[in-house]
Amino acid sequence: MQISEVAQKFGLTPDTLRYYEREGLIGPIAKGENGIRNYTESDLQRIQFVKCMRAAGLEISFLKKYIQLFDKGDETIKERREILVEQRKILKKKLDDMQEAYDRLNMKIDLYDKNILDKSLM
Amino acid sequence: MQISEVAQKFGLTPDTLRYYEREGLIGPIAKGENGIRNYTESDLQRIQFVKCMRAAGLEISFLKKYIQLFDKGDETIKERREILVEQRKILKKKLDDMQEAYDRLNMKIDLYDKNILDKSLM
DNA sequence: ATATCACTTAGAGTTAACTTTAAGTCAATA
DNA sequence: TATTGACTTAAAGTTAACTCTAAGTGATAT
Repeated sequence: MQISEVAQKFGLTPDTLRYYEREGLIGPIAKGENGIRNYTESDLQRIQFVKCMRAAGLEISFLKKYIQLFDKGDETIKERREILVEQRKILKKKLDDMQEAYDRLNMKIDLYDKNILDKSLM
Repeated sequence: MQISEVAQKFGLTPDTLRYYEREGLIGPIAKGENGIRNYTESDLQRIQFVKCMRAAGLEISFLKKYIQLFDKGDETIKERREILVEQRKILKKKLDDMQEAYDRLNMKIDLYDKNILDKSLM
């Protein structure tokens, strides 16, 4: 599969896919005679993983590290688990923060709907 | 209350508080004879609102707009409600994305714990 | 054959949200 | 009285994550 089709599929741009590859998050993607990238099924799986984690705000630097460890093999399992746990903790905190803001927005909109607006409070 | 105490209270830096004020998210904060900011209770309430929304990733530009409308008075109620609803939608999408990544991390860590690791999958 | 189109590269530019710097004021302490 | 520490300003610098530019290649449509 060529880059623009992959980009389309995941809602990314070709630039972003090349950028992820440069950063070592995916690939290196095999290229044909013409020098054009040809994404395999396993490339797509990694992109899907990266996309999911990036959408949740996990940093490129973490993903890079994790993927490097992954590619190193079984002796990195313990370290991989540790950084996953660390990221999960960070993510949990963010989820809680966002849930709080979400609840607050909901309450606020509710007050707007019921026309009970406290002029002093945001 | 002085800037560093406020910063402390909210886990922000004085720099960030001055930055928020410059951007019109809070204040302008009243200053004493010496030119030093003195935060009132109502300033603190706004900071708390801004902090909550920023922690959830809402953009400065949105907060600025909302606060401007708020300060304009009742004729902006409808518009305010609309942008709150818009932000809620954006936030919901992010929450869902993050929940997905969180679940995935959990599953992954679980597999690490049970020593069932598929070498082909991240 | 010429134009269009998707791809390639290296490297420069952009954006949001801070964060730091430099230069200065003022009150309290050694 | 000199220094320390908290504050002030305007403006420049930083960081992450893209995003764009310029220059080029190669296959296909007119």
